[in-house]
Amino acid sequence: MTFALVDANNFYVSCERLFAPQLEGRPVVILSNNDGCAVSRSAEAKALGIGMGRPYFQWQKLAEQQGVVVLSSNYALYGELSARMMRLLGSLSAAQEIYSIDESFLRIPVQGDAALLWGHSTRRRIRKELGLPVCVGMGPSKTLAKLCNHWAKKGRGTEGVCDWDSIPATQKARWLQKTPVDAVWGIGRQLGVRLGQQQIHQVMDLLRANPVALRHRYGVVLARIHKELQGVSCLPLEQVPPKHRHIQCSRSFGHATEKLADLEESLSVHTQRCAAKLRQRGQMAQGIHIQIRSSPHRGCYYSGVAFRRLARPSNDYRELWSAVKAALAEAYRPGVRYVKSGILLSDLQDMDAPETRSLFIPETDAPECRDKKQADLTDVLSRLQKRYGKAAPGFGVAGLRAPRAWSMRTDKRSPRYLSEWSDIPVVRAGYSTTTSSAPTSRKAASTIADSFSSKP
DNA sequence: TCTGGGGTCCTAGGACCC
DNA sequence: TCTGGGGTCCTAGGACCC
Repeated sequence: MTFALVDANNFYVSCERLFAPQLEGRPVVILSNNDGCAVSRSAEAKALGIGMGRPYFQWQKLAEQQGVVVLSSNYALYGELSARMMRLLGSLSAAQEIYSIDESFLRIPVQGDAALLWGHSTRRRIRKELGLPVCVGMGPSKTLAKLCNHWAKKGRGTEGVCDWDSIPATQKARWLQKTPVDAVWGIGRQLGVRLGQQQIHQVMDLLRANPVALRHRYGVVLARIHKELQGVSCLPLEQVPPKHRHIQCSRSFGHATEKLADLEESLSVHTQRCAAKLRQRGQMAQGIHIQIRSSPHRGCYYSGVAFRRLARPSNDYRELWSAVKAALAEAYRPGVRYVKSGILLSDLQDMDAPETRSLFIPETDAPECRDKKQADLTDVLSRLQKRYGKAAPGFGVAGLRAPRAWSMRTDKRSPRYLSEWSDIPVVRAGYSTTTSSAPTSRKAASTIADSFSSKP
């Protein structure tokens, strides 16, 4: 039995290129929310030295000089393409774990040469049917499949597919000696530094290290990674995603603000998103944490946090909101330039879980006696939100669409080709624009039309 | 001027139990 | 006068992932 890891190459960039083929071969970078940092880079952009997670303002000049195409992230587009890729992968394997928006662990019932064949044919199908470039790594454990995926992306002669058991011994030794230890899944920067202090620099050093000493010095996580690297599978395929234990909604502001009213508005939006997520997942929350903070990159950093526990679990906006508002009053300090607010819900439980009644809450307040009108209102609002998305009515100030001080900046976003009727590409003559200038939906749609116009 | 968002897991330390 | 041993649970903080 073999684990496979299929991972899209610079996924967000590849999604954008699918609808804008003129971006092929050009340096492209996708920015995080608020146009803050680089989160996806084409090979050409990586070659220019634009690092993952680097703030935009630090390389903006370089980008302008080098003609880098810079886009805001378009999650509606990436989410839809991800769903299509996952469906296709599910149909090509015995079992599937969707690990992130652009990668999937799979169990495949073949080994050796047959595994390599499977890898190449899967890669071709995704390219042909979805237009997305992917790499395939395979091995007897998830960690080795991950490592092979890394080699499939970097190694010469792999053609995007690498299987642990099929790598010739000398080649394998060379790669293990060349690959830094923090390229291994689960070993980040800190652990990499600590391992370096013990003269463990490359993956080969780690493989040869004493497992007892590793366990003692670095804990169970590294001990498990070590086992996995030796081909002993310790991490099962998680076909059914475990229920979430927290729900989080937070956003940085487009501009800093000192006003309590701005914080209230943004937190009200987060509360509604949290409530919607809860209902979507069939859950209720009892613990509510809020955070408001200034920029950690400036002097006088302030982070205000506060916690409230509801008398009973809820997913009703108004119950959550009254707790959030009280928490905000506690966390707020005047005169601070706030740049971010957020909510974290904890103590989640299923809606259909039997409720432990409180001795101190009157029977008339039990769920079956709760105000029927309130339940009806929530129900209608969720249905409207499901149908109309962001345009649906909401509570209080949160539903207003006019940009506020705290609204995000996303002025470089491409059209939502796959989820908005108005953004579907149409063929119209007479436009020509570059995608690096901020495209409105229409303009960019026409750009795309230009690039497709030779194929009616 | 300008630095994302949403998760999980592990560990250490303290409070508490009998 | 003298006060052990073996647990659980919770929380905060840190590290990791994409």
